[in-house]
Amino acid sequence: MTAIHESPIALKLGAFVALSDAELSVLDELHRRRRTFLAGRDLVLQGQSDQSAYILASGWACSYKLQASGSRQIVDFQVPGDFLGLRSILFRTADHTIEPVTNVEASEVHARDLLNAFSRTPKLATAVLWAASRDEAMVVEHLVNLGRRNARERTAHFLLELGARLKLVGLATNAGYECPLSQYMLADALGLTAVHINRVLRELREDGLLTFQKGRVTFDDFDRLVASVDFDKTYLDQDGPLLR
Amino acid sequence: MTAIHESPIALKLGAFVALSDAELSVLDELHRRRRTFLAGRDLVLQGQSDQSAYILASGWACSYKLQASGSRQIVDFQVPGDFLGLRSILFRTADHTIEPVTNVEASEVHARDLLNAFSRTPKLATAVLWAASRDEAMVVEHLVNLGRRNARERTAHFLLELGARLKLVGLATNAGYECPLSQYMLADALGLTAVHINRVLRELREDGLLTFQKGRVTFDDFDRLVASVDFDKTYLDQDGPLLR
DNA sequence: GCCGAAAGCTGCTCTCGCTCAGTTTCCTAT
DNA sequence: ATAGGAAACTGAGCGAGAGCAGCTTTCGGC
Repeated sequence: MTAIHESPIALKLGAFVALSDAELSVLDELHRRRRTFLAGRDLVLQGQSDQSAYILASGWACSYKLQASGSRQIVDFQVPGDFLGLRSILFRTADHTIEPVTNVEASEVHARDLLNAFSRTPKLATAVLWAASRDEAMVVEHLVNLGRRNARERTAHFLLELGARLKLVGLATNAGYECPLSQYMLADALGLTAVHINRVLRELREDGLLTFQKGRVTFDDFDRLVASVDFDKTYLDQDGPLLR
Repeated sequence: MTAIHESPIALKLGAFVALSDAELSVLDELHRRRRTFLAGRDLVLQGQSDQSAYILASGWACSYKLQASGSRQIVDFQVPGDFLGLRSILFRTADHTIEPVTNVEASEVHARDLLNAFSRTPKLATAVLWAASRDEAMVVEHLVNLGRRNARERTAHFLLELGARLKLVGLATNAGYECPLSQYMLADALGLTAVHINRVLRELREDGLLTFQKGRVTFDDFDRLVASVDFDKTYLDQDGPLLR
């Protein structure tokens, strides 16, 4: 197993606050209860109570709400370093389902342990609250995405956001990243149909902007892509790196 | 001034936890720094730092994100009893603008006072965190609204949600409520144009479901309306009333 | 190496919601 | 009373994206 300071969560939180050895070791303790989950088997279920939270170590997950009509809206994808169901440990009932997209390695975190860790290392608490606030900012940005951007901008913006998030944990560059999502999942996240996503991806490819193929996103012209959809990633960085 | 236990915030939190006199008086102290804000003058500005939070006592506000293109997406409206900018006191920079829709009375709350109140009355902390979680659940529901519902369902769902929220603070019944929103604001919240909102409202009126006119929402057939848009308000109630 | 399922891809038609270009109503200031 | 401005409302035309139907490629299991 890799050292804690190379773990995705440490990389991510470290981009926001400088973590001392003491804080890293507390983080390490939270990582003890390591579990593996299989793709497609629900991890947190809408309506269920007393769930644990998890820190995602490897693999991708997604959280979604199901409609009575059968259609689903994916609220967000989670990538390594992200929390799963942080809210559902503060509150009794989960209001959405979390499902692994790939096989997933995650550390179970009990409310007690987390609060305990907070009281010992306030800086860690700040960092985790920052992460929670960032998650909320992303949901808000997805709302803007659905409400005010067309299919093309929406798709490009979303794939750029994922890239920025993955870059933080060392899983992407401006060249691109490995992406296990199907076009169906992308459609459920972007409020579009898979058929239409397919056409939009073709357009983006033909325009030399990005290629979504064979489990990989390739930014063929990163700068032009960013400019063409007006992607402003400050909502992901919040205050910029290195508090204090 | 009315007694604290009749204030919107006490009514709202009281629906979730039973508040003792001691807790009510702590809540009362948070209400000391009462301010008045004029409609249309920004209260919290996107990108600004070190903002205060507020508890809304009377009037309506809205929070939105502005696009480079000029269009805006309203993330949510705030009604009496709601917090404004709770997140921006935990974190340095606001990622959205908050603007009073009407003239507004609100109590300024400093981070210090809030955290101090939490340590004295843990039950109040639970209640406030519940409120924050409920706000997030609403944003998620708005996401589903934009992603997976058509204009008619979207509009009806949104007005039903507002009704449910206002009922909690005694400002609505199943018959309807006073609503200071213009059709333009409704459009910006629902990702539609004002023109189309207008047509949808006419349809809903002609179908005898609801009337949106002269600053008032009237539910002409509440039950049929709820059924027709599959409105499930559990995300607003979370665990139901009266913890402990 | 073959089979079946899932994912990816394409063409055609239709409709929901946007755009543009107004008119009408109401509200406020003079 | 009246002008001016916002909000509400209407009609005609158009286009982005949905729905449907079918084809092709990829990939895991035997």
